[in-house]
Amino acid sequence: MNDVNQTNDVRILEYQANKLQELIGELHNCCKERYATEAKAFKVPQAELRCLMLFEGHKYLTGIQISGLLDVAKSRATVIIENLVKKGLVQRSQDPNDARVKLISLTPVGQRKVREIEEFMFTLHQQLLDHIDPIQRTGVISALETLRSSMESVKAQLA
Amino acid sequence: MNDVNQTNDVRILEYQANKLQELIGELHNCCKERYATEAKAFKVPQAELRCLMLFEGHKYLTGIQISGLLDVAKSRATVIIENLVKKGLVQRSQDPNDARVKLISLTPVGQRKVREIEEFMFTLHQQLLDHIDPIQRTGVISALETLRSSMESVKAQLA
DNA sequence: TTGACATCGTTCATGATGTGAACTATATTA
DNA sequence: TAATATAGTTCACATCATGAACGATGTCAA
Repeated sequence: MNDVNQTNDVRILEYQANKLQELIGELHNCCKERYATEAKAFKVPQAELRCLMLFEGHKYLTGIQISGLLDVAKSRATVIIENLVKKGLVQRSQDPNDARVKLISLTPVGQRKVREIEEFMFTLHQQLLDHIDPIQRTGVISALETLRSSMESVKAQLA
Repeated sequence: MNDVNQTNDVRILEYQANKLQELIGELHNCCKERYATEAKAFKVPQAELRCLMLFEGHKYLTGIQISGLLDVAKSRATVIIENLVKKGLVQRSQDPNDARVKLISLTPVGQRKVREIEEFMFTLHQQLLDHIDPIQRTGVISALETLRSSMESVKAQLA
């Protein structure tokens, strides 16, 4: 009986691991698609869009900060910023305290764009919520939190 | 009192939508990172790795099938396949029934690689499961299923 | 104070990921 | 058999990203 239960447990674990893999993969794909659609809709490449969204709660960001927040090389940040400047969405200015650093900030046009995108994203996630039974909502959110911390543990373990 | 409750409800909805956005974003980033690590570990670019994994349960795939499954243009599939052929992981052969189509299949080396990757991914997701309290596991999985179907509904609604 | 070292941003070479149009060679079908 | 559709390739182009080298500053210790 104990043996049977153990075999059963292993099977369940296997099933759950595979299910997890499948579900996470699908969620990831869904997001990828969503980001691509979003970028197209707002006529800004994904990397530039991500950069714009960093200015929520920041008036100025430096190149290094942007490359850190976007998790890309600073050479990449330079290019992204350059493209946003060309589009008139952000502007560069000198840091009065340090001649090496350039302060990047949103132009009025950039601010408007950020607000539009924020609104779009918020609406989208509200719609997502709308499609979830109200009773399940907190459960889904706490499950995601559980999953997140579990993913972080695994990541920390690997590193 | 009713007014107070309604305001409260709106606040909760807002909070939940933002939380959902944050959590989904983090999960997505985590996956992105994981795929990148995986590709580096197995010394195969991500796109090629994804292509290899398509052969689970398929002896042969055509270029069109691959481009469909990977959700990329067929020109992209051609290049991915070409690179995998160069690396000796897959091989091309003629379809005896249709001279236009080429049947792609794993070489023995490719099969070994796929098994290795499968094993790695399975282990990873088991570790993920290990970090989740057994009592919560089914809850997390069903929450992900709920989320997935909700995402699909939203996607369908937009299109 | 000055010399060694660190930091910020830029440029460049390189590679991965991906699309769409044009093209060749085969099917299919009216 | 002529028009049309399909499979795969090639090419031009765009996006995303890294790492090395470099110039201009800033910092700090001898």
